Amino acid sequence: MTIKDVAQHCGVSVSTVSRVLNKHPDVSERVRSKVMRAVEELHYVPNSSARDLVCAASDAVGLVVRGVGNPFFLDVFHAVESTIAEAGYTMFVQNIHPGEDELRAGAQLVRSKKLRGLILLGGCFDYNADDVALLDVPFVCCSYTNSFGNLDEKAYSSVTIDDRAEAHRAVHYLVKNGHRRIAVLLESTDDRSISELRYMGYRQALEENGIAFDEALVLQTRGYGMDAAYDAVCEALKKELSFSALFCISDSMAVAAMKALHDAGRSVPKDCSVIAIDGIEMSAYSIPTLTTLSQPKHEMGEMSVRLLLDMIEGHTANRHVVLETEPRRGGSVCRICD
Amino acid sequence: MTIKDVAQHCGVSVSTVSRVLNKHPDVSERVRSKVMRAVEELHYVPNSSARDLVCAASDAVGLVVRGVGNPFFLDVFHAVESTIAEAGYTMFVQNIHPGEDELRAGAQLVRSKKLRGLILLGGCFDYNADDVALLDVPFVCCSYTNSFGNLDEKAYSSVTIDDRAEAHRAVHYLVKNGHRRIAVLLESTDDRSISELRYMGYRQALEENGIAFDEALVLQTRGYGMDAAYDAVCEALKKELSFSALFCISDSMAVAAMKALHDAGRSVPKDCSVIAIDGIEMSAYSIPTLTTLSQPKHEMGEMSVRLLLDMIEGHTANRHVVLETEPRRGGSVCRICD
DNA sequence: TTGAAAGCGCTAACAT
DNA sequence: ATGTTAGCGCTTTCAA
Repeated sequence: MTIKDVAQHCGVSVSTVSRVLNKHPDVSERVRSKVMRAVEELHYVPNSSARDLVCAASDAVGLVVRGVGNPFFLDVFHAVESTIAEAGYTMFVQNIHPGEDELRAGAQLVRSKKLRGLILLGGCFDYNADDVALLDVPFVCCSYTNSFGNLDEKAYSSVTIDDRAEAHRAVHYLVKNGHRRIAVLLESTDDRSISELRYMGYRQALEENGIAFDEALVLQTRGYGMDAAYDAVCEALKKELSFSALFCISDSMAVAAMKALHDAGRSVPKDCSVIAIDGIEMSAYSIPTLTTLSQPKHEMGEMSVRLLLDMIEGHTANRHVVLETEPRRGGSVCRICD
Repeated sequence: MTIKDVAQHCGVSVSTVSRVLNKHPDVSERVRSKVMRAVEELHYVPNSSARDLVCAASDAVGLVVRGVGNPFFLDVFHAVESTIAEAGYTMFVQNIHPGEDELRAGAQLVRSKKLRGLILLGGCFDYNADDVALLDVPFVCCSYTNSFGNLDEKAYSSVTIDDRAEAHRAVHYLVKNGHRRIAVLLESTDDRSISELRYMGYRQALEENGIAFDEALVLQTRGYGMDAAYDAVCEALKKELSFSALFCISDSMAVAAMKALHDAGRSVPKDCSVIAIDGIEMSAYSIPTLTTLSQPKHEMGEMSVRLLLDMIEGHTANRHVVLETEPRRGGSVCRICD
């Protein structure tokens, strides 16, 4: 069932059918309705591959997400989506797995949909020049930047928070509240990614406050999931590890950590304070509400789109924007006096 | 940058490049490596639209999800994904918005990617024959079925739980624990969808147990979100509405409800028991752990794929599978003695 | 082992 | 207002 079948069915040419389908103005009402009826009757559905192939560059941009389902990404995603729509552009989304190559996926999307630009939501922190050469349109890295690579700053745009500084801020907040035995919950101290960056902030905050680093207080999980976080905290508690506060590299891990503390008979925040970075919806409904540094998710999405469209429309240069988190004071941190 | 450019760059024909790219056996090693090098150097990325257009029907099936980010769908999604991969098929995913037409979206996907079948994850409960005529491949509705439409059972497959019966079961469980003043938290009593079905189960359970229905105990929210659920419960509590138990149509709404109860000074389950249906990850980490009827998410995904592949490969008929939930005993329900 | 050429379904000039 | 036709980038016969 192709456009040709529809044309034959109506006794018109394929271009006429195409015109009707694309709402071109100069088609007689008689023909238009005849075609529409045929389309209905025959249950004709256009082949978008064929359409994409022939169409000139559209006003479309792409979004490659490394794991929708990540609640943090989801919020940014929605912001990107609505901002793009407001600007009169359309958007194509592609979800990829951790482990998949977001640049290659993006490049394919750009090629097949003739996109004008690309936003990458969650990706590697260590690109090099060859990796990004695949992309022949402007692109912006949203929520991450090239912290561990050697990519030229002028070759890409990014919108992030300063992960290291924000982690520092979170830990510093605990110190200001009298905590000295501060544990950290993370996936890895050297993943060349967000975990490592936030760990660096943790270390720095300890150092600046004259707190000796204790390896035992680094609670390493086997993944970013809640289950892994829960297990890691349980294990630490079983070992009678003593700490008065816990800095978690993500909200969801913090929620699981609070549950683990609770299940072990420790009250949050009385027996142990908990702080994190992210500010996802779920942690606003935990008991107690999680104290966290909330990422400006909406702003990040919006800003990413703005940078991209500026480049597309104004041919401006690549830029790097660093946003700040917004502290959300929950009930999971309390003052300690010793 | 097309296959033609690569061909010219190497001084070979496009068909040779195509062969190399598609790993055809009969290409000389010399030419193969020459082409590969050119592909690298030129950063050539194939245009998948062009490829899809020309390729014959693949071993690919589609998955249309109404809102990834819905944590329930996310789990099913993963199950579908891995099952399809195991079977040696590939999968194309398309996320759509509530409000968008999943059948049309599915039909387009099928057309452009030449899919062999389709799985719809979350869709309307009231199709009619004309709607599904767009689809010329077998399809299975996952997590919903045609409860409110007049579609012929033989025209489609489905994998679901019995929403009405499970809601009945949840409420009945509360009754068995001594509760009589049981409120329900839902989005709508007549949305021709999941909310309505679960509401029917609630009503039925009350009736069967000789409990008079009290309209005041129907807590209606302005949406499926946690914020809406929180607000609705807060409002009910402000009105001094008295109930000893609350049945929520979803886990996420239940978590928000527990928070609202907590913030109003009511202890769960001592002052109010809470039960729900879904069994998402988050509610396992709430305090207390939510008591819920957990949907067999993995099984649902797996079964959907199995039904689909059976139809594709064995040309078997459409089937309808109803699975049962698995009660997850948390700490949010307690016995009442009065 | 390689190249030439047809054609997938569609849109957009260009004719009429 | 409508039809004819030339590709879009690719795979795949068919010949050489």
